[in-house]
Amino acid sequence: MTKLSELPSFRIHLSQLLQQAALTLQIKSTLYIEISRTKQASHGDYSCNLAMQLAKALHKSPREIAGMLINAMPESAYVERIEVAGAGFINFFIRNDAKRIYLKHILQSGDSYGVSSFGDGEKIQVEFVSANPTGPLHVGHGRGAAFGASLANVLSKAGFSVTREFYVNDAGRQMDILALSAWLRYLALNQVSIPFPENAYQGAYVKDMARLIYEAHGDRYVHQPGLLLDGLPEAAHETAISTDEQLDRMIATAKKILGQDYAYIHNFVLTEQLGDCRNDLMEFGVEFDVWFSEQSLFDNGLVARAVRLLDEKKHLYRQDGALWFRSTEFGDEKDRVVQRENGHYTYFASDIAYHLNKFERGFDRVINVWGADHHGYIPRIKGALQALEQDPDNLKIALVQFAVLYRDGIKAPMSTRSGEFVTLRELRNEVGNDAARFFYVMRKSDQHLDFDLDLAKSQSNENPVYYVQYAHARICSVLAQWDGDAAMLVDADTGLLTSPAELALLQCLIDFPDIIETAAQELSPHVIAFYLRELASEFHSYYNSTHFLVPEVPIMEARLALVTSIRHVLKSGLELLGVNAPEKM
RNA sequence: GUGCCCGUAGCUCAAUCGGAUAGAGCACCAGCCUUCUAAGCUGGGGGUUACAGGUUCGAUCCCUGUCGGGCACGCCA
Repeated sequence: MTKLSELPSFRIHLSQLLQQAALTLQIKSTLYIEISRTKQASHGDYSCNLAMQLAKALHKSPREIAGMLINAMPESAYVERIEVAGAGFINFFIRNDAKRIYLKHILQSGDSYGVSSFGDGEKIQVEFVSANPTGPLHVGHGRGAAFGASLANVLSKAGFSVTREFYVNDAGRQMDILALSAWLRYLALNQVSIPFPENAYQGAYVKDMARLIYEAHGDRYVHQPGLLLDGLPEAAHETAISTDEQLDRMIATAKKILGQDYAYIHNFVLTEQLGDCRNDLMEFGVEFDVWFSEQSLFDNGLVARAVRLLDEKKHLYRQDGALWFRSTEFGDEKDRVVQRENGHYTYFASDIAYHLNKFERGFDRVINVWGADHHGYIPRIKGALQALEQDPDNLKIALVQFAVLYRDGIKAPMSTRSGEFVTLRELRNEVGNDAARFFYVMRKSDQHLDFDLDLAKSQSNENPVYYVQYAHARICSVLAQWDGDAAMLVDADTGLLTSPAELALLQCLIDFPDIIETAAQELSPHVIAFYLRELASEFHSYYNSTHFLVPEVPIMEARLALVTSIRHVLKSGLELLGVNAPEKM
């Protein structure tokens, strides 16, 4: 049995041939020899632009250099012929029987085909979603979830050791607002009427949580809410106090009134929302290895430690009573506060501690999937890492543009606070998990995504995901009707596959590992989605032009070997995107 | 106002980090089911890559400017 490692990677092989040639010709160059796939069959299978890049340094024409390189190249069992074309491209034509070796490999390795050692076991963390647990996930979070999960899968398949992490913002003001909101709704259930602030959480889920508390504990948490009103100005318009400040005062008063019981309410709403979030994501096929608590950073003294470390390295100064980090020295637009005048650490401070902690946990590389609206935050967090003597280049930020939701051709409102948004759950129920996962990663992540709800809902059958799934189901159907032993196909005479369609499909299958590598390198799972459409398209075309279950057994087996290989690749590709590969549709 | 991102077919988006004749889907038009699933296939029209310069063998990609759009600019998280 042949091992996977013996598979000829044509790209690596060709680049080695060129390297040999350059050595023979005594060409000294640090140029990276890039082998790329061609777009046209007349240009062969792979091409290289090395000759053109060398032209200037060598004072020769690109075509001349290309000819020299070709002559100096060692013989190869895989290469049928090499041509100079155009301005000086070196085009490689791979022998068909060399390509056919792949079929046997794919059939032997099955769904694990495409696994590579590209990542070399490097420890890499992907942190994504990390939504405030203050309400249901909405369609914007859905994109980050689909992107992050697919990216993590791709990296894993490409040979990285991946940890999926969710950062739980359980320590901030937003959580306090949620706790207050739930308590106020709870008081209302106890016939204690206090005006509900506009900037508190309005969603129905808050009332649901209040009811749960009420049903379990009756009036136990009512206490003396009158104080809540006493602590407030009778009418906001009489003072210059902002509604935000008003809310903060209500929170402070609530904490005072409730005492120990505040922790119960706070913890209850956090647990509820986090549990809901986890369920939602699990149903979406998105799972995490680590749920990292922001509060734990405070509890373990890591925030204070991070600030102290910055201070020891003389990157902090005090001004207007607050403690500032000199982020301007690291390329930021302005310095940033890490500890406020009132002694509280800022979110930035805990974020510094968090990111330092990531690297101290031993990750070689860290990828943060952020909403694009956070782009201004990048310089300061990288600056802080640099100040703490970590290499900021080991932190990659993958910015995901928000999905803009359209309903009836109009931009739909998306405010969590007001409760007017389309939840991820709603979307999943409407269009299905598969369509949602695929749709989310069909586009490059840093492009805006126009999510037309009406289109997604009403025309869900025309969603591109079905096209790929259909190809898989068709193959399964054919194999079921054949009713033979799939293991036998490894020995099929693949030399009988000679049509242009068959050779094109073969090449498409050979590309799969390269596609995964590209997707991993560029943090772009969308190339998987595009690849799968391409492969499905080639297959559907082949299916319509060629009958598989023919009387001539050797031909039938050869075609079934090809088709079964396609099935493996479709399945593992869809798996990367978290999409099912149904056997029937 | 300052900074970052974006502008590609009627619409939604690609284009292997500077490569060869810029590609798909949707929509539109014309065909294909007595045969392994028509959620499919075949063919067709569609473009001065916002605009104007520049860099070089070669530009959708890099530089400058203009126009248009998005986002960010707190001792919020």
